[in-house]
Amino acid sequence: MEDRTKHKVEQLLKSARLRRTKARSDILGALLEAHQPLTREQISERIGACAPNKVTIYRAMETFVAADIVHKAFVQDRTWYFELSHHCTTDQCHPHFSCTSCGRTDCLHELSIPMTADSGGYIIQHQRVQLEGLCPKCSKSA
Amino acid sequence: MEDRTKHKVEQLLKSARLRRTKARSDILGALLEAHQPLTREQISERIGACAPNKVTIYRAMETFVAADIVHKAFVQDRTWYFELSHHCTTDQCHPHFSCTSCGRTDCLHELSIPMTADSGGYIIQHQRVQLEGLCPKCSKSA
DNA sequence: TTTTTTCTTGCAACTCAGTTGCATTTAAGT
DNA sequence: ACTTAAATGCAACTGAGTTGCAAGAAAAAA
Repeated sequence: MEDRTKHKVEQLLKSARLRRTKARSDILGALLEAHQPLTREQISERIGACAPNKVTIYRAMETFVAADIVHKAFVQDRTWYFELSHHCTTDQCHPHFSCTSCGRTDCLHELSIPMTADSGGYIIQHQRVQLEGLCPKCSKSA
Repeated sequence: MEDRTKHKVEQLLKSARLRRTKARSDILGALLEAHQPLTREQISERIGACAPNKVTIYRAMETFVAADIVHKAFVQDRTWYFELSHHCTTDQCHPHFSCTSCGRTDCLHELSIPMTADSGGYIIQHQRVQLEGLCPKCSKSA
């Protein structure tokens, strides 16, 4: 893990008033350096041989989500993808695009989905937008 | 099952050129009369004692989704909710709202999410919008 | 620093929605 | 009615995520 990452991780944990442990640092570090949503298994792989137990990772994610450090970005094949929430506001996360051809998923930070403020008494606290189709590469080669 | 429902079911299967079987009719009937997304288990419950095997239901759903009769509306607690796609266009389904307080999920047919046509080379074939927050009832009592 | 307390971790066993293989049945075309 | 291709049921399986509990590690108190 890079020093810059390590520092950011420390800051994140401190500002959220969470205990600094090796497991949590490694997990946050993996997410920070990934720049894309990761599954529990992908987090383990990125940390490597000394990765914490999967239960620990799931429990850390639960804690991070409660502390608004991490978002549950989307589900694919019954599996959650997690990502740092630094690009999201509290109530609105960026859309995610999954290519039906190559299977890759991209974060569309630049594409904002305007939302009707008044929606008949519903108070929207969180929105999740999942898009499916062909990514630029696959649509060209098709 | 009402006669009107039975007739609609027959028509749906016929127009999709799918074999008319008891299982498929019962499943589509349940979805038609529900007017809301249902899980596999809820479909079984609504059909009752003579409900088809769960494998049959899953395989029927697969077929229906491929034939564009049914949508996979959203996932909640690792479980898919299915609904008839008659209120959806091919590429855009209505948003679904889940109340974090009472747990109910509503279809927001009237709330349309405008979508940017040009999104940098991405060809959007399908969009799924999940909203979370407080429903009218819960926001009043809070 | 040492002690105490509280939170975190690992392990093993579990849960449960959804899937797979295969034998049997059934719808639809001839 | 006969044939064939597709649909169904059953049992066993898969795999992401969960739970209970004992052991270990931070932070707080002494």
